[in-house]
This record gives sequence, C-alpha cells and structure tokens, in this order.
Amino acid sequence: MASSTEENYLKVLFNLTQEKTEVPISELATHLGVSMPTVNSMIKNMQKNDWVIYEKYKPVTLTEIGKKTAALIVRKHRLTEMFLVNKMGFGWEEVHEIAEQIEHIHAKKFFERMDEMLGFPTVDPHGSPIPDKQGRIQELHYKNLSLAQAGNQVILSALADSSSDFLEFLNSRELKLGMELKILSREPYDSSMTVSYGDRKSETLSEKVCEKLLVRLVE
Amino acid sequence: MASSTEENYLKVLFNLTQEKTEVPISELATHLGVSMPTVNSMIKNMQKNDWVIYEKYKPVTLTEIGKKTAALIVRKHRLTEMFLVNKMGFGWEEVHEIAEQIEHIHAKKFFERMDEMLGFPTVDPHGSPIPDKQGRIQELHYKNLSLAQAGNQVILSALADSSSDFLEFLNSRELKLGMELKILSREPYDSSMTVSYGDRKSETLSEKVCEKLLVRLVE
DNA sequence: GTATAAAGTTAGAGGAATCTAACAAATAAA
DNA sequence: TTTATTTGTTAGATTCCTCTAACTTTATAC
Ligand SMILES: [Mn+2]
Ligand SMILES: [Mn+2]
Ligand SMILES: [Mn+2]
Ligand SMILES: [Mn+2]
Repeated sequence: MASSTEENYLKVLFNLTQEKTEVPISELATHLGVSMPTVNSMIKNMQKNDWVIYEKYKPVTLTEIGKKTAALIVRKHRLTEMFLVNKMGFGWEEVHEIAEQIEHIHAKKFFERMDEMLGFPTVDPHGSPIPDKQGRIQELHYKNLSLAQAGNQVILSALADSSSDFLEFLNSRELKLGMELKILSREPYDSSMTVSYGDRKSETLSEKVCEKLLVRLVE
Repeated sequence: MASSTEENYLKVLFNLTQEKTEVPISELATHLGVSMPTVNSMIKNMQKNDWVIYEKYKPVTLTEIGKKTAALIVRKHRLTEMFLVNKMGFGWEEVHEIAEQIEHIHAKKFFERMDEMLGFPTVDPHGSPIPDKQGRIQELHYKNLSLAQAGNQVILSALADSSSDFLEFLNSRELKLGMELKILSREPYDSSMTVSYGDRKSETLSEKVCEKLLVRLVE
C-alpha cells in the first residue's frame, strides 16, 4: 500500500510520462517541490516496491504495476474534481487543490458512489480523461488550437494547462469546454488568433493561450 | 496547524471529555491504539502548542483552544457523515470509517458547501450534535431508554454507541432515529424491555441495547 | 502498613520523509 | 579535447511518530 507521499510521486510520474516515458530526477524534484537527494532516496524505495525501474544516473520509468497504481490515483483525483463541479457547485478553477487531498482517501465505495452519481464520466472538468477501474486511460487525440487554420470550426475539448490562473482567464472570456469556436484569422507576426464563439463576435487570443487550448475539428 | 495525528489525539480527548473532564494517559493509549510512551511524548508536544494541560503523573485536560480545535474536527467528521448518508446514499453503519479520513481534509469551502447542501444540520446520522463554526456544541439532554417506565412513549433520538455492529443490529430490527416507541413492559430480572414501534407490535430489547438508545419522552 | 499491581515515565532506537554540504558523473561549451 | 556546467549521488543530520525495555510513582489489596 502506497503512502500519500508515494502516491504523489506516482501521480507526478504518471503525468510526466504521458509524453516521454522516462523522467529525470531533477524534473521530479521540481514538480514535487522537494530536493533531488529526497527524490533519489524515495525512488530507491519505490524501486523495491516494483513501482519504478531505476538505475544510477539514469532517468526513472514506471513499471506496469506502477502505471496502474498511478492511474487509479489519477482516477480518484479526476472523479473528485468532476464531483465537486457537477454535484457540489464548485468552479473548475477551485477543485484541483481539494482533489489533491481527497485523492488519498482509502475508501473504494466513496469513489464508486461518486462515479455512479456522475453517470460514469470519462473526462474531468478540464477535459482530461478519467482512467477506468482497471487503470486504463483512453488516448484523446485533440489538436492544439494554435495549429488550426483560419476558417476552421473547432470545439473546445480540453486544456493543456489547468492552473487556476489560466482557468480564471478563461472564465473572464466566458470560454467553456464544449463551445464551438470559429477561427477568423491568424496573425503571422505573433501567432495570435482572432476567433468568435457564443455571443463574442471577435476575441483575440495570444499564442500562449492558443497552445493551451485543445480542440476537435468540426467534421 | 495540527497534523492528522494530533487531530486524532484532540478528537479522542474531546470525545472522552464529554463525561469527565480529565483523561488518563492509559485511556488515550487504548482509544488511539498506540502505546503509553507514545501518548506521553505526544501529550508533551500538545502541551507546548497549548492544546492540553498536563502535569507528570496527572490525567490530561483540554485547554479552551484545544477544545475549540477539537470541536471543529468533530464538526467536519459529523458533517461528512451527514453528507455521506443524506447526499450520497450511504447507510449510517458505513460512514464512520470514511469520515475518519475526510475529517482531516484542509478545505474550508468543501465543508461549508456540505453544510449548505444539507441545510445546516445540527445533528449527525447517529443523533450526535454537530458543533457550530465557532466550535460550540449544544448539550442534548436525552434519557437512556433503560431508565424509561412501562407505559412511556418515547422518540428514539440518538445513540450512545455508533459502532457498525450496533448499527447493523438496529437495521435488522428496523430501528431508525425519530421513531416513536411505546414501552410495553420491563422485565425486572434482566432489565430487558418489550417495546412496540412502526409495524412491530412487540420487540424485546436487552438491557445492553437499551443502554445504548437515547430517547426523548413524548410530552 | 507493607506488598503487589497498575499506571506512568525515561531512555534508547527505528522508519519515513525531508534537508544541506560535499563529491562524482554526465553533458555542453569553448 | 579540455573545461565548465548541469545533473545526480552520498553522507550525515533533523523532525515526526512510533516502539520495547527498564524504571518509578501511584493506587489497590491484604
Ligand atoms: Mn487536477
Ligand atoms: Mn496529492
Ligand atoms: Mn463517526
Ligand atoms: Mn481521523
């Protein structure tokens, strides 16, 4: 049974291995907010528990067991976020910190009941996929908005950044998941985009913002 | 800020000081499932934090600060139990273990939202009072069913034991809080009582059970 | 009122998770 | 290809929470 600390290490590893499979110690240290020696010694324990593959001076890899264990924590995290938003009326910018704590609760039934009440959701309030009970996660092949062309119609489907700062920015522009955006133009100089959606006839979004918006093309 | 461990010590102290104000180290040890030396050293820390009054070889007393801190944890525990039963469909026998973990979550808003959704309840699913936001707890002056007389009409209002074993026993007899019971007779030999309630015309309850049922007399 | 038992304390140790300081290896730059 | 920088490791210490063994104080029994 993983401690809360180990669960946090597993979760960070899981999130960082969605792109490349290997994670350097330094990256774990920054993401977890602890020193490198701390990570070094923790990773040695986790290796004994068969959660990671590790060799001196080499980056860390999750084992299959580790991947599944991690996915089940991410599942609890994302189910919780969904529950807080859909059943308790929280804003999507408020839930991450709370879920960060509730994900460590050991009470299968509690999360099963959430899942039921929510109608077995497959994505969280930020559009990230919720791993299933077996720890399998579906690959969502969204496109970066910054890669869309003028004239395209897209549906805002997920976010590449779920920080409250970014979520509050999206709130201020009334941008929500599921919305249809029309790309009016793309400024070649700074890669900003002008789009329309909902009641907003023309909004300009910086490259930085567009890179964080994941979309699906309409047909 | 109290650690989860300290919070558990405070909560046990709070519960044990509802009767007598002083708690011996040995009692804390058994209720917390740790050794006496562990309690001894922990109590010394808690004394430095001004949560308890303690002198060598003397039993432990909560300070006003300690009492309030403890009450606010009990508040979180009982609000959670109420939420699990009334909003998530759990049975009253299932919720204590889950609440034991959730009570340590640091997210004011989370419990405030629960409180709102529940309509600001004053008692938990077992009839125990929920301390208010200031940590004040109301004294409920219920009577022990074992002290009732034949002929009395009473309302089952709270429980002196919330163990799942006892709650499952009550489930098997269809006994719920708020029910009106008529005391038909009282057997002098073993202090058992025969009562009627709901559809049940005649049920005999042992002294052990009656002592755990807290009731309010009907006028 | 002494002897026995129960309750409480001290001393010393260990595991988990963390740190800083010092050193070593790997990588990038000159 | 040396040198400098970045990354990673080791050693040693700290805090928190826990234990067992040994001892002391207080309470109970005779
Ligand atoms: Mn999150
Ligand atoms: Mn966490
Ligand atoms: Mn409880
Ligand atoms: Mn607890």
